[in-house]
Amino acid sequence: MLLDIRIKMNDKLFLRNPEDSVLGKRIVSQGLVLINKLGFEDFTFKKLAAEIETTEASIYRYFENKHRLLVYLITWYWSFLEYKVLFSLNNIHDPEVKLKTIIGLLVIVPERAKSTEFISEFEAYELVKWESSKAYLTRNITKDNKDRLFKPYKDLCHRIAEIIKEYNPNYKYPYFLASTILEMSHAQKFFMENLPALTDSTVPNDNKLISFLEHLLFSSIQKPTK
Amino acid sequence: MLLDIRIKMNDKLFLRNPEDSVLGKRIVSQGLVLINKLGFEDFTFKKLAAEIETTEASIYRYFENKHRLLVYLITWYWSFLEYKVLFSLNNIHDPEVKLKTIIGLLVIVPERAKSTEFISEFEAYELVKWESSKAYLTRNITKDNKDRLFKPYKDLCHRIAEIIKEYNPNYKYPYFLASTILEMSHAQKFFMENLPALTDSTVPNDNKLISFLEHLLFSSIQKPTK
DNA sequence: TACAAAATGATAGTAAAACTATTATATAAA
DNA sequence: TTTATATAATAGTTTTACTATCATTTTGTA
Repeated sequence: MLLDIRIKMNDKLFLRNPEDSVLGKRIVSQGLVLINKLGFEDFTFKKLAAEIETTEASIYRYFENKHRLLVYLITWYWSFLEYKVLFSLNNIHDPEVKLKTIIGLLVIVPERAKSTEFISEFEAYELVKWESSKAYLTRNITKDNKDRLFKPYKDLCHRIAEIIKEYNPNYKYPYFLASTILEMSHAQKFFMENLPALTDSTVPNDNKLISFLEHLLFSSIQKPTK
Repeated sequence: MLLDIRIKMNDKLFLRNPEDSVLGKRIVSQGLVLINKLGFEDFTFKKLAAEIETTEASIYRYFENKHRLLVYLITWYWSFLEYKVLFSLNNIHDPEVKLKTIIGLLVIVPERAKSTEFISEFEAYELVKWESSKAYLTRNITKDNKDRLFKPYKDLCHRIAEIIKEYNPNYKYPYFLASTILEMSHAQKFFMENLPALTDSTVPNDNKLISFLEHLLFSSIQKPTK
């Protein structure tokens, strides 16, 4: 269904483009898997080097540090998701259907097997659920933001906000609402699985989360803002 | 206005109760300030020891590691906030007013000066804005949750959810909604200050965020859930 | 007031993390 | 074929995240 696409990554993210070599691709794809396995805090370049049978020094030639690798992977996910959104919204004109489609894409776990890219979409989804906020919750945020590292996320937010405005041009908080839906689609999934007392779901249930997010989104856009 | 209260902290959080000694209190209060200054990643017990003129080893007698100190501080904040909520809701019977009061308490920045406790409320608020999710986004979450480390946050969420149910007993997502409001009150503040493209506010503006959260909350609870 | 128990300080040490540097070897491009 | 470039192998540095030991204060109680 989805063609093999190339996602253009911000070159501030790496020292050497990992897409240009076999080793680079392995660093990225296996780095993703290993971060998911160990958690970002316990993940080190040394462990990754052992895993893919290369050296620490070789990995450092691609990425300045593990945080940059994290941001690389997270932004890859958001870029990929925006591509999927774009693709899925093709030929849809009703903003309500558009927004529901996007919520589905945000919440539904990608299939494990299916990966056209060298990066596993399923693993990237898991990474975003656990580690995404660590990409921006640092003291370098202002500099990183100037380097446009968060552009893919902001673009996706912008796209959602535009559809919200299309649905109701008088709605006053399209960006607040778009970023709330974006953040909550992953955070609430995390809560369902790890802190279920914060949710209405004892068993992780995508449908219930989708229903909530849709209800939240549409009740808010439909109600007049004075 | 607020009396000097004692917040009972979970004793799994520390090795020795920091409230019981001058040094312990300094570790907590200055640790908070130093984490805010450096960011959690760059904060170390060694730096804190230098700051308060003690030794690393002494700090380790109180806290197993810096993550436990972080959780201590974050849960202190949520406990304190629940106390404030309880106090502020006294004599209010209308659930609408209750919910608006809570949103105000969540969003409005505490005054810098005013601190009855040895922990600065203002600093704790800043900490929550920057570091709160790092308290639970770890591979120890299941164990930490079993140790009830997140109880204060869950309690606050529960309290809000109960008022939501009071407002509309038929509303189907009281916990999803309560945790969304809780998470977004701080995350959106962070976005306004650091990634404003994700928000509708160019200048950090508490009133606009409050209006959004109130609109979001009430439009959702008012609309029937089928 | 005196003595014991507990807390703190001073110091040292270890293992791992987070890098940097150097040189040799393999691979690819001209 | 040569030359540039990438990778491997190895080693080294500084900092972090601890743990251990013992001396010295401080505190609580008989």
